[in-house]
Amino acid sequence: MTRLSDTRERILEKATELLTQRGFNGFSYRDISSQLGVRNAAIHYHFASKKDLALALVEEFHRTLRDQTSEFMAYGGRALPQLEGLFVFTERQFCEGLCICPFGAFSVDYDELPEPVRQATDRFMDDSLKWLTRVLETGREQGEFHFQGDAGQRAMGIFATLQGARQMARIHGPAVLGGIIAQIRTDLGLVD
Amino acid sequence: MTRLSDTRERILEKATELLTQRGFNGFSYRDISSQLGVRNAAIHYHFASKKDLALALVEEFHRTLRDQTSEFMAYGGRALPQLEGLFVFTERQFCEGLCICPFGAFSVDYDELPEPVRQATDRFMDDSLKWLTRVLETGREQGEFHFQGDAGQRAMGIFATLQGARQMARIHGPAVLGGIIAQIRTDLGLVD
DNA sequence: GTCTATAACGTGATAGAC
DNA sequence: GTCTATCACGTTATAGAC
Repeated sequence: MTRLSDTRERILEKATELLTQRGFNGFSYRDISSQLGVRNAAIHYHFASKKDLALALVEEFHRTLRDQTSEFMAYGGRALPQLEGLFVFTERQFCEGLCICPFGAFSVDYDELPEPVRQATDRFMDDSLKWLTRVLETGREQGEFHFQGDAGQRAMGIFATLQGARQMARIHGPAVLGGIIAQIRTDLGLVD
Repeated sequence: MTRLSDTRERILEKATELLTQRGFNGFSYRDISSQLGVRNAAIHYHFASKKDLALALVEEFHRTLRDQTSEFMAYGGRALPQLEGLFVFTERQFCEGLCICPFGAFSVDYDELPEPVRQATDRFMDDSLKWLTRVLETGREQGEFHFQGDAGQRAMGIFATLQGARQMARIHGPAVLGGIIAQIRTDLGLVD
């Protein structure tokens, strides 16, 4: 655990938590430093400006996505476990205090974000969509899923639903998330 | 137009716009005052604190909902036009610059909101859900919609999807919103 | 009801010692 | 890499004249 630049990781972790609980404009360097027991300047050493922190966060999420999807891939080409992996991942994040989707948070501040952060966000979304689209297509071909229309559209719709569900679950209670995920399953022709 | 306290209405309108474009922590009294050509203190006259402004915003949305749904009701008990009214309303708001759903914005800052605002938010969501649930139930009974499962769950899912869609449309382009709405129609057994 | 002026504070950010 | 100390600025909010 005491590897080089452990502080950097801890800052990113705390910042992720704060981002998903208050939005990007809802937390300050002071929030991070006080909760971490480091000083203001230490954060600025690792992330010169808050925009740099935003960029690092997006890139961190992208790395997580890559790890997760390659882990999902391990299920021998079957699509269903990959989709279920996404659901589990979403619910686990919610339970671990990452209330809303990080990109739900960033979407609020989108037109204030500097260009590099936007581009990183776009890359992340493209990759996510490509992955889920492929999962849906594969699953439909293999008879695991049953749905009408374009798989890419369907993937977009599922991400939108999950993002919205996470936000509504925060207001209306955790049960909402599970309920809406069950409904996505239904709409894909999966029986519970 | 020059009715008493016109300024109050203008502040609310501008605040709504800013809220849905930047989130509640993303705009200041100065943003409102400069864009409206009034002074800081004038806003404080109408809304003593920013929390009062938040509360007024939520109550304003609630009024809009009541107006809209009672307008929808005018369609002689048929459910489909009421649902289509919701879709049109959502797309029109988006096009008019109210990028994301106001409650998508508030959900980000939810645990910083003072209790009265939360309660108003809960009331709004309850009413919205009741209305859409009834529309879905009625429509299913009358053979307008075809879907499985609980209508209340389905209503929750549709709101979550619309909220997420509006946020993704902001990042990924306006076409996303229409595409996802089309998919909701499909999942309700409606043919385009 | 709106203004000017200002208070009190939190913010992101930097300089320089260690 | 982390610290102390500090800056310049934006924020919400208030007092008091008009």
